[in-house]
Amino acid sequence: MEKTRRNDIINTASQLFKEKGYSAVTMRDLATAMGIKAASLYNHISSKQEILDAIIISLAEKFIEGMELIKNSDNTAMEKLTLLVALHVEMTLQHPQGMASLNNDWMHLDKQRSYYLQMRKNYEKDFLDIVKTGISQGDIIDIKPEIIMFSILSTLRSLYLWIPKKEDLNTTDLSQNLSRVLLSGINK
Amino acid sequence: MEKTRRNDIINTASQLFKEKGYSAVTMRDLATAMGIKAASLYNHISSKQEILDAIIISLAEKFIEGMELIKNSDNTAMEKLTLLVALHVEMTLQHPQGMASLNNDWMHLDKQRSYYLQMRKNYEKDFLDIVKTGISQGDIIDIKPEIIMFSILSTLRSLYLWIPKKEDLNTTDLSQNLSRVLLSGINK
DNA sequence: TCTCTGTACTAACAACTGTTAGTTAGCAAT
DNA sequence: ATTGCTAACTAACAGTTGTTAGTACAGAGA
Repeated sequence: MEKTRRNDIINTASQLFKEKGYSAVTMRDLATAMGIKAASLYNHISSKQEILDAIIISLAEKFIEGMELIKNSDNTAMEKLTLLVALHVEMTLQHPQGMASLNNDWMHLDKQRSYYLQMRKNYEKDFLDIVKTGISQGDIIDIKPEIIMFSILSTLRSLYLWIPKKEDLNTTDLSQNLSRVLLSGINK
Repeated sequence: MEKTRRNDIINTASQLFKEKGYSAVTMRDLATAMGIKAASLYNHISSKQEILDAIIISLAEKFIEGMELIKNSDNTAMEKLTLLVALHVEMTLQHPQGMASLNNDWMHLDKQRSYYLQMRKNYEKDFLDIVKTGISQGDIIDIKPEIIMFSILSTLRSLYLWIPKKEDLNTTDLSQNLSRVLLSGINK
């Protein structure tokens, strides 16, 4: 992503959206954070809505791409789940603020809302299929696959809340530990 | 909770807050959902802020009570974790909408904000202590306890997003399946 | 019958919202 | 030197926000 004024604004907005949510952040808040006046923002973006669209849609598309690669790869179901953990960890480390909007502010999308929801639906379908494959091949316990997916995905989607606090963890370590906990459980 | 007009309002507000978040719900939205005018709300509540306070604080206090009981009980760490899973499942089934505010709108608390944060901090400390005990007693794998807690707690805190969609699950079933997945892992 | 209580209404407020119009200044390229 | 682009500004708009004041009415208890 090029270093433009527009991207500065979007990044600053991401931070504010993470702290207070899209609706509670005003264009004047955003302008103040940028050190300029609200009207000046409109030299670079055309609406508040557009900022949210830019944040959420680009992230969602990256997840779709990641999923595409993983699901078409030549791996077992369990290996694919491990790769999905890594995908979420990397995405969260690279876009910690944007992940908050993706999780909490998608309902404030307007024209892009249905596109987002379609992507989300597809992602969860692919995820579920991987779990189901794992079950039918005997690698994963035979519990309702929705519960298994929900359990893993909830943790992965909440990563943005925890990762910024823990700077003593590198990507690989976190990925490995998380995979271990999520996939193999916590009991000896 | 008695069936009063005030509680009607708070319950309706919970639903709206879940759908759009506290900031995006106006008093006129809430009034329309109640079938009255915005000004009429003020016969029963004194401010929008008060509604959020009522929703979040009462839930947070219930969690503190639940944790108090569990941590002081005569159980192993793993048993305590199972009880915590059950606590979250029950709370989410009883207050599905309120859980959304508890998770997403606590930052819009005003005077009660620090009280809430203190409760949250205490809850997580107790949770972490249970995990640490499990590790030192050899029942839980020796991974950073923060990661273990984060993983379990993220799933439990996201329950409100999934439970309303799944009416084919009773409390006990869900509790048991979740405990199994969260504590023993998903692989055979 | 009178009064109190609960619950609703209309009208209005001051502040805040996203956004537009019109302008200005610096800087790079022609 | 002139042009055009980038990025900032002030001023203002129409609509929305939470909230208050004042009023009305129906039912319950005295």
